[in-house]
Formats: sequence, C-alpha cells, structure tokens
Amino acid sequence: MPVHNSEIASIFDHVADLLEVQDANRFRVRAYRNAAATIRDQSRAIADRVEEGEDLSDLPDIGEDLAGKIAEIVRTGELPLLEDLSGEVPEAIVEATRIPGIGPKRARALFEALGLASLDELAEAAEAGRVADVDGFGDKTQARIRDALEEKDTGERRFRLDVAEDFAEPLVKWIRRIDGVDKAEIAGSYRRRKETVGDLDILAAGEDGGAIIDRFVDHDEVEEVISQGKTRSTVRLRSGLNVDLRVIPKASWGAAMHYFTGSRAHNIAGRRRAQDRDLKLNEYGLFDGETRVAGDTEEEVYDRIGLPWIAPVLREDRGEITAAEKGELPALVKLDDLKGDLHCHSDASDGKNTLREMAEAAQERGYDYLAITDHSKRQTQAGGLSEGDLDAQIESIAALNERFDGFRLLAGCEVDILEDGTLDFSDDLLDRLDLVVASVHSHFDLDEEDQTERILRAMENAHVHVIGHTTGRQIGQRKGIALDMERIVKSAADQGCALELNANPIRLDLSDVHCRMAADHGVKIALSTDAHSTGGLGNIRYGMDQARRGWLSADDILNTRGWSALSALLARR
DNA sequence: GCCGTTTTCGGCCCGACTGTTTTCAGTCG
Repeated sequence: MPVHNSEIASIFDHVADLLEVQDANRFRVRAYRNAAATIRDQSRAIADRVEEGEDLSDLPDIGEDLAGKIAEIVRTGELPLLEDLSGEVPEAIVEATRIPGIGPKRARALFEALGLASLDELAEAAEAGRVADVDGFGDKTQARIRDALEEKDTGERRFRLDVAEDFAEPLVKWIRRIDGVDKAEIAGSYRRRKETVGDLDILAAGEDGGAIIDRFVDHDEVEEVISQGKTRSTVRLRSGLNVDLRVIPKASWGAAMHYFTGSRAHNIAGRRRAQDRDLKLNEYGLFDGETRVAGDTEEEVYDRIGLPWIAPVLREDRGEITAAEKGELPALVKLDDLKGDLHCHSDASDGKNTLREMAEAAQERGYDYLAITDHSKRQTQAGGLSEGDLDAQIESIAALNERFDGFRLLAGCEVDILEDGTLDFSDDLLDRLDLVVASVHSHFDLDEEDQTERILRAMENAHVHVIGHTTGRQIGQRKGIALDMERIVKSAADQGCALELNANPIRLDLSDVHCRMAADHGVKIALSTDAHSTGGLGNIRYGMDQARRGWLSADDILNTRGWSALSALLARR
C-alpha cells in the first residue's frame, strides 16, 4: 500500500513535536513543520513522485535532506530519526503540550522536576499540589492543568463553518453596537471560509480598546475570560467556541484585516516580502522605519509588497503568492456564474417538497434548470424510487416543463453504487434520464483497493454523468471511505465523468485539495446542494466557498453552463 | 533544516498577554 501524503506529513509533524521538547534549534523544528504543511497540500501523491524519480527538493521547504527522508519513508514506511527521538522523549510530554498554556519548555520542565512518566501522573501531581512547588509554576498554572486533564480538554475542538456562523453573525452585530466601535468584521479561518473553524477572530476598529474589551467580556454568552488586555481578549462562549477580539485604530484596518485573516503561513510569506523591500509588516501597518506607508486597506498593503489583492479563500500559502506575482491568480467562480443545481431530492423520496415547489424555488434563485435526483430503490429508508416510480416521475417532469418558460426541470436520479460497483437501476432506465448522479450509500468499510475499484467501475458506465459526494465523509461525524483519489480523478478525466462538490456544509465533499486536483486533470465539477427541501438550495454558498478554496473558475464547473451547452457536454459520455 | 538580486553562511515574522517574578520567558495566534 503506498504511503499517503498525510502519513508523511504526520511523521514530520511528530518529529517537530519531539525536537521541540528536546529544545532543538527552533528553525530546524520549523523546517519540519513547513515541510509537513507543503506535503499535506500536495494534490498529487508524493509516493508516486518518488517512484517516478522526481526531484522532491523542487518543492517549497523541501531540501536535499528532507527529500531523502521522504524517499526513505516511501520505501520503508518508517523514519529512523523518528524512532530515535521516540526513544529519547516520552510521548506523554508531547501530549502535555496540548494543555492550553503549556508548551514544550514548560511541559518538559514539569516532567523532569517531578519525575513523571504519564499524563495520569501529571494529573495526580496537580491534584496533590506538587506542580505549584516547581520553580516557575504557581497555583494558576496548577489549576489550569488540573482542569484541562479532568475535562480531557485538548483544545482541539473545531466547529463546522455553518455552526460557527450561527454564533458568529449575531455576536459581531452586537460588537458593532458597542460604544466607540467604528466597524467590526470576522477574520481568521472564518473569512477564509475553511470547512471548520477552531475559533473566531473578530476585529474591531476603535480608539479606546480597553473600554471596548470590557464590554465584550461582559457579553451574555461569555462563559470564561481566558485573557484580557487593552487591545486583545480571548473568551470561551457557553457553546465551547473560543473568540478572540482584537481592537485596532481605524488607520490600521487593512493591515489588521490582512494580519488576522491569515493564514499564518500566508502572513509569514507576506512579511518576508516586506523584509525583502526593507519594510516591516505587522497588524498596525506596513512601515518604512517609523513611517507607515500602507495600512488603511488590504489592497494598499498588497500593492506595496508588489502583489495584487489576493482573495481570502486563497490565502493558505499554497502557491497563491507566486501566482499573484506572475499575474496568474485564478478568476474564481462566483455565485452569479451558476445556471442551475444538479442534485436535489423531492418528496417522492426523502425530500420535503414537491417537484413544483422545488422548481419554483430554483426559479426564484434565478436558475435556468434544476435536476431532480431522487434516490434509487436500494435506499428503502430514504424512500428510494422503484423503476415504476421513476418512470412516472419522468412523465410528471415532462408535463411540468410544458408550463415553464425559460426554465427546465431535469429528470435525473441519484442511483446507488452497489458493493461491486454496479448500479441499482438498469442502463435502459438510466438512458431515459437527463442526468445520472451515482453515489455510495453503503459498505463504507471496504478497503481502499476494493472501494476505489468500486467507484472506477461505476464511472465506466457511460450513463453515469456525475459521482455524488465522492468520499462520503461527514465533517466531524464520519470519515470518508478509503479511496485512492488520484486514480479516481485520472479515471474521471479519461472517462469524461464529472465529480460532485456537494455543497451541504456537513459534507463539502470534495475537499478543497481534491477540487484543485480534479481541475488540474481537467475533470469537471458539478457544484450541487443535494437539497432535501427548497431551503436546502441555499446551501450552495458553502459549496461555492469550497470551490473557490479549490482555485476553481467558472469553466471548471459543469453547472455554470446554460442548458444547451450542458446537455451537449452530458451527451458526449 | 531551508534558502539565496548579500547564493555555501548566516539569517530565519511579529506582537500581545500571562504567570511568576520584579524584567521577562513562554505561549499563543
């Protein structure tokens, strides 16, 4: 089994963790972390590149040494350096660094001073009051350790974007009404529209930071004030969501938005560019010595470091800076480009609304078409249609279309991909449909080889236009099925089969990296909601954000085409 | 350990807040 990129990245991250506890050169630690990030963001399998004899040191942050180590991992599945380090540093110390406020230095100091060997022993020591006896530690840190270990709070919890929105939007509106606040916006991964966010970063412009923050920490939903200064505060809401509020002067707005939108890696790259130009970039502005030369707007900041404005969704240090430099940033797809939705359900299967209601909702959104893709017969629990039911639905759709002007319901189906990769309906029946989406809804536990073959076989059926929610993952709830995505994408390209980007915020499947991989291979993406009600069509914006994070342009998306162009494309299968 | 308009050495992003100590290292974002 080839080694996955994520496995190589994890090994490097683990090495970095262990080196950090050993108090190794911090730039060496950073080198391992940077390399891990680079590897994680590659859309192609690193293992394949090694097999093909490619020079990995061409990749950013991978030099001769790390290229050699990657080759070794690909060959043997192991890295001797990691084995050595693991023998020298107790894993429990690394685990202890996940306690908020405890980093590598303090974790190691504690374990050495108290002769600890496990987190359980650390919990006992905190309970017995021995932590506060260690030099440099006091009662507060001891209480923090005790509480964190009691709650098993590793600080790792992430919130789905749509869930975070429910808390974030009312909160930022409330902050805007605080006296002295000129404006306030949410920055961070929320603004970059990541599928999950770890915390909310809210930026407010105002002069009297102390007073604004006093009001902020007084908000009803604040459960705990983690830190509170004159310009910055961190609180935990009752929901468990952490919120950072940062107050800056109005003149620094653009620089601060840039800074707090991140990502961290994108910021570091930006500050390096500033340095190269003998400037200094921080959240207050871009400075030439003591003089601020930019900072009002993000555009101005980018401009002065020689770049066009870069959309927040691209700010992940995945090549956007080089692309911006060369004037090769993608023309990102936008909501207005969409002409329809290619996956939704009616009350004929497990949807809530009738065909007519779904059609009217789609017209209200300004769409030219909507594909009705109810479940096939295998999906009994979801009211899957029998052959006869689908037959009747095709007729109903044809009758409805008679009444529409400039709009069309597409007769479709979300047909089940069975365990062996065959489909739940006959080719003859599928042949009568405008659009066929084929999806996996069962046997999630097959191994990677079988699962991949299963999808490949489904794609070989020329009646299949789109593979629905390809990995089947549900964010925070269910891992996706084991798939060799590169084989899937290559085959999709060969077959002319599209892959779906499912806009449901629980799915967002494909991921951003997979979107980009697909586009790089020329595979078209169906950007669809999988709506089960008229309201569900509104989820399209989450899928749009994900598509943009995947660098997709309108041409990469199937349903930016009008019906005649789309039907011509579909007929080519 | 990586990188290079100062290219094989000597740099490596920047600032706020906390806890513990009394001037700052560590941690975090």
